[in-house]
Parts: sequence; structure tokens; C-alpha cells
Amino acid sequence: MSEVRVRIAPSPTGPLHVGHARTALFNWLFARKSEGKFLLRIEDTDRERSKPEFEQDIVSGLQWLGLYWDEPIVYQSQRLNLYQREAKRLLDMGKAYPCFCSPEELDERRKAMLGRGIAPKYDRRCRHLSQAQRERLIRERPYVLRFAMPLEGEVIFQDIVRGEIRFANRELDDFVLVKSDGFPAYNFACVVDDHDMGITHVLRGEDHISNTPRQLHLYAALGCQPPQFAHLPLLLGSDRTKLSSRHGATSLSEYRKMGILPQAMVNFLALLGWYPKGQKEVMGLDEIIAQFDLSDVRPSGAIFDLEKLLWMNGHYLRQLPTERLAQMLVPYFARQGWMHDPPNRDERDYLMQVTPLVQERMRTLGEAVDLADFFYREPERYDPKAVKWLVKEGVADLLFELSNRLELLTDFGSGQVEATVRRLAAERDVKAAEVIHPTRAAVTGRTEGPSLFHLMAVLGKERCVGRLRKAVRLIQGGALGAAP
RNA sequence: GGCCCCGUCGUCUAGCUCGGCCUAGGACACCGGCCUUUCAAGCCGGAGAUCACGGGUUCAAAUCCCGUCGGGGCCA
Repeated sequence: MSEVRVRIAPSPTGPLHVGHARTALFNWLFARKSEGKFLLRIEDTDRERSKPEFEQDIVSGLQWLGLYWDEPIVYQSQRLNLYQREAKRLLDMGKAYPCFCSPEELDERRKAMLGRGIAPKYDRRCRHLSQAQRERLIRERPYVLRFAMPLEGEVIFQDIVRGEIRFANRELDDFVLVKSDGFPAYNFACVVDDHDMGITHVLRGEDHISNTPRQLHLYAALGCQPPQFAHLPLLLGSDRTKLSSRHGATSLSEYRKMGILPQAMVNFLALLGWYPKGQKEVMGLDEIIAQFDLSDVRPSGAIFDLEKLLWMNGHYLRQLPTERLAQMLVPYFARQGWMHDPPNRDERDYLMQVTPLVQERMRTLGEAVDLADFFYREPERYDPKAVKWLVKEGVADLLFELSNRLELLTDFGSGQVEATVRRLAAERDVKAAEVIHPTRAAVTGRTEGPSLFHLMAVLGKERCVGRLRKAVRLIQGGALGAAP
């Protein structure tokens, strides 16, 4: 048994789609598991739509996920000679033929067939041209090269995830091998390359099933051994149709930008169509490799459930050492103008105090911006729920007194702050919560968030006292509205 | 329209190959409790799938066979 070689072959006509990322992951896992090679081929034969920035997005996306390829990237645009040579071979063997029908003619005939209720397929008229006719037309008209599909029989193959799949040859038409501009069409380039690259297993999306019989015929015509196929279930949107931009973010880089961790993305993606033997779902790449088995992949489509991704991301976020998390937060906070990137010493120290207080609550790095907002900006307004606490009877007086006592503190640690708050509550004979809630409202503008005493200790005496007094002024000035 | 694929809780899925251990297991989401100054997190508990439907085969079917329906993909 020769070495396993797999590949992914994205076209740089758009950013890396999460579906492709999932396909890449399964290919990579399969390669690692079988100690084979994982290769990357860029299918950039569409000159109009291929863009260097998309190629960059694909490359950096794979790197971000940790899915490194084992040999230099193969570019289709640099192998035109190879396709030409193989096309000529097929032509010489009579397994391909030039077709002179123009797109307009084809379109007209297609419509006519549709009108008569027939499946629109190429009518093969150029297949029956004589050698003399061909030689004449070749000089006069542009042409494409078509595959001379066998008219009878069927193609059968064993799909690793689906079992036997068969197609009747009569359903297949004489598809285009080489376009009129001399560039190879998808199926042709794909087969030539896969063979040339020594690909042993093709793991790709289910949407390629119908390409497989055509490709199988090509392998046969070219006289080479086809690889084994495994068609992975499609990634679906919430309406069970193929995941597309209608469903929200589809490109990997969008998830990266919102602050999804690569380990969470990889773990989540691995669970779409595959499941570990045990019941442990949270696992790192190494563990996934150890457990991965292609024959365990399920054939049915899987909905991309953002909620579960967010949960998993939150899980990984909470496991990060404070230092690492803080580092990752820098670009997000810097964008808000809260610090420099890289931060100076003070900004760094402060960030290290803020980070653990938001870590428990965030599901993405991006969410930290909202969660940490009051650490960096004085609240400009208060949540409606916070206002309710502030406008309660006697709260202004309570908060003013608290501000005075806090001001006298020399040590503004969370323990001192807590003692001060609780003592005031006890003296006034109210429950601690009656002081705590309005204080939180005044200091953060919200009703929920990290432990109040810790958060105040991080903010420091000056800011806390200032915010308390500002709230007192607003309450007394009636700016917050009357008590309900 | 033709061909192909798929069909277990709302979602991801275990179980299906080798029928009985399945009164169908886990995870996310949901609901409740504990903890607690709040929200999260964490822990505990709950609800949620007559295994798409209908027929067979069998002592016994989610699991095997046939059919139907539904959804999706590809080709344009």
C-alpha cells in the first residue's frame, strides 16, 4: 500500500468558506492519521475571478487553523502545458473531440430541449464530424474540446462514507475538457492534477458527487488508477439549504475577526459529520487525530449551529491563561482607542486586572469590548434596569455617604471596599444588596457584570468616587426621571 | 424537469455494518435548583425523538427488505 496523499483544491475566487475549512480539516486529519501527506492546490484558472487577496485569505485561514500542508502549493495557472499535453493525448486516442458549436447555438438548442421537456444536454453533433470537416473548421472557428463519453453502461464506485454509488452513462454528456481560451475546465484539470500529484484519496463536499462519474471516465480514458472518494456531508444553514451568506457569516476570516479561537473552530468543525467514539466532545487537535476515522463520518448534512460554536469558544476562552487572553484582547481594545497596540506599561498592568473579570463572561474576543466598556469609559447613560435602582427612595443619600467613606480609604482593595459597603448597609439597617445594586448601577451603568468589589478595586478610588457622585447629582437633578 | 444523495430530541449526534443490553445515550440551546451582590461560569436536576411515513421478515426492528413521502445537491 502506497503512502496516502490527499489535497484540498480551493479556487481563489472568494474568501475561505467554513465549508472548505471543514473539508480541509477532514483531509488534514485523514493525512495525519494515516501518516500521509496533505497538499494544497490553488485552482486559479478562472482569470477574471481569481484574486491574490483571496488566495492570501485561504492560505492564512489554513495556517490559522493549524492545517499546514506538506509540499509546496501547486498552482493550476502554472501547469497549462500539462493540461495541453493530456488534452492532446485524449484527442489522439479519439477520446476527445473538438466542438465548434458557439455558446449562442448551444443556448438555443438547450432552450428548445427544455421546451420539449427533455433534459438539456449537448446533442453531440460535433462528435460525428469527419476528419476533413474538423481540419477545416479548426482553422475557421473557435472551439472547445469535449470528452467522448461512452454511450452505454454505467459507472460504479465505492464511496467511503456512502457506500456504492452508480450512474448510468447515458445520463452523462460530452462535457467540456478545454475551454475555447485554451484553459482547462474544472473536471479535466482536477483529474489531471490529482493524478499528477499522486492523490490517493479525494475527500470533498457532497456537492461533487455528480462530478465523480465524469472524472472516473477521465481516469479510465487517461489510463490511470482513480483515487478513492469520500463525499463529506454539506454544511447547512438553519433552513437546511447549503450554507451561504444568506445565513450569516460564511468565511472563516469573519469568525476569526469576531474573536473565535482556532482551537474552538477546529473542534466545532470536526464534530460536523463526525463524532468521537467516547462521549467527550471537547478535544484538541491531537486527540481528534487519535480518534479520527473516515469510516465514522456520517452522510447526512449538518447545520452550522453558531450557538454551539459560541459555547465552545467560551469554553476555550475560559481555559486561557490571563496573560494570553490579555494579549489577544489588545487589538480589540486598541481599536476602541482604549490603549496602544502594543500597550504601554500602565495600560498593560490595567489590562491584566480587567481581563480575569471579563473572562468568565465572554464567548468571543469581540464580546469583551462590550463587557469591559465601563473599565475604560465613564458610563454615559444607564441601562433602564440600572435607572430603576438609582431612582429608589433614599439611594442618592446612600450613594453620597458611600462615596465619602470610600474616599477616606487608604487601601482600595476589594476587601476594604466590600467591608465599607457592608458596614454602611448594616448601619442603615438595609440588606447589603440594597447598597450593592445601586452602587453597581452608578459605577458601571448596568445591573449585571463582574463581582462589584473586585471591579471597583480595579477601577480605583478616584473613578469610583467620581462616578458615585455623578450619579448622585443626576438623581438629585431629576435627570433620571422620577421613581416609578 | 432529469440524475444523485440524505431522513434518530429545535440543533450536532450515539446506536444501524454483526436485530434483543434502547423504557433510544451524550452535547448545544431551553426550563428549574444550588452557589451568589447581579450576570456569567460551575455543579445538580427537568422537559424534549412513537427513531420521516406505510408495509413486510422475525419470538423480537431505530437496526434487515420493499414502497411512499419529505428535504437537499448537481446539471442547467
